[in-house]
Amino acid sequence: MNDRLDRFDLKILDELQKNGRLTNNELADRIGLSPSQCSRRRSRLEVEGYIEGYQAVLDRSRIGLDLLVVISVTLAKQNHDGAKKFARLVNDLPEVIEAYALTGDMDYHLKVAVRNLAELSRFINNVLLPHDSVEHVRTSIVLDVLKRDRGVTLHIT
Amino acid sequence: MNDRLDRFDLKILDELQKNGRLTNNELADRIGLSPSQCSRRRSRLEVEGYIEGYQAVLDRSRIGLDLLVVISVTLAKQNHDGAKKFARLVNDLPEVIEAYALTGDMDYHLKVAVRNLAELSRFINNVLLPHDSVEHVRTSIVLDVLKRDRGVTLHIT
DNA sequence: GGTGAAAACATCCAAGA
DNA sequence: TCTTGGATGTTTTCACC
Repeated sequence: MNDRLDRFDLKILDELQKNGRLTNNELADRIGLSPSQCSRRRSRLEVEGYIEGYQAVLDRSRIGLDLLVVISVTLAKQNHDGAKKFARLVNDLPEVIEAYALTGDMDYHLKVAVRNLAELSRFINNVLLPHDSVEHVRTSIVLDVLKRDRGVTLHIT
Repeated sequence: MNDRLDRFDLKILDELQKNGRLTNNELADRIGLSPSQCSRRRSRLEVEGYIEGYQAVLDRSRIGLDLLVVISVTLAKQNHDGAKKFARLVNDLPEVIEAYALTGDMDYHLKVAVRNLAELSRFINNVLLPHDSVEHVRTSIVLDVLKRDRGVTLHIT
C-alpha cells in the first residue's frame, strides 16, 4: 500500500495537504531535502496517484453561500435503477458538494450549500422530492463546524 | 457580499477550485486576462479572504485508509460544557476529518477515516464512547462516494 | 540523493487606455 | 481606474555527478 513511501514522501504529502502551493524550495526547507529532490518526489506522487489534485479552498459564506445542510435521503425500493438515476442527479446539482451512499436506513447523505432558507426550500421541494427515485428526505442544518477537512493525518515515523 | 467580484474574479476562483496550482500564465490563458492581472487579482482574493488556502487532495485508500464512515453522535444533556469538551476531543482525534453540529436529534456528525474495521471498532469503543460528553453513537459505513467535494459552483455571468 | 544551468514563472512598476 | 508589457528575481526541471 504505502510501502513505497518513505518518511520524506509522507512529509511532502503532509505539507502539501496543509499548503498545496508550497514551492519546491519551501518544501526543501521544511523536510530537509534539496529542491530538485522535492520536485522529483512530488511529481512521482502525482503520477502514481497519491496526490489526486490541488484545490483552492474558498470561504463559502464570503460568496453568499451561508447555509450548509446535511440531507439524509431514502430511495424508493421498487425502482431498481433508482440508485443510478440518483447518482446522476446529485452529480448534476450544483448545490450538492458531497454525496455518499451509506449502510443503514437513511441510505444517502448529501452535503449541500445554499444561499438561504428560501433556496433550501426550493431545492428540497422543487428539485429533490419530485425526483422518481427519492422516497423521503430529512434535512439537518449545520449549526457549527467543529472541524474542517484539512486532509488526513499521516503517521510519519 | 460578492459585489466586489466581477466575472474575472469568479472565473479565477472557479479555475483555482479545479486546480489550485494553476500558474498565472495558465490562468491568463483560461480567463482571457494578462498574467500580471491574474497575479494581482489572485493575491487580492487571498488577502481579502475569498481564498482561505490551497490543499493537496490525497487518495486516501492509496495510503491505507480504506474505510470512510459517518458517525452520528448524541451528547449527554446534563453536562453543560460537554459541547466544548466534545469540540476539543474531535479536534484532537486524527481519525476525524470533519465534524459538524447539526439541528435535530442526532446532534453531531463526524466524518472519519480509518484503516479497517478493527481500527473503527477501537476508535468507537476505546476513544469515542468512553468520553464523558458522549451519550450515544450510530455508525454508518460509506459504501460509495457519489460526489466528491470539488468546491462550490460559482454562477458566472 | 545533490548540483548547476536553461527555461518558465511570479511579481512589480511605469505607462497607456 | 483598470489594464498591459517588460524588467527582475524566483522557481522548476533536466542532464549529469
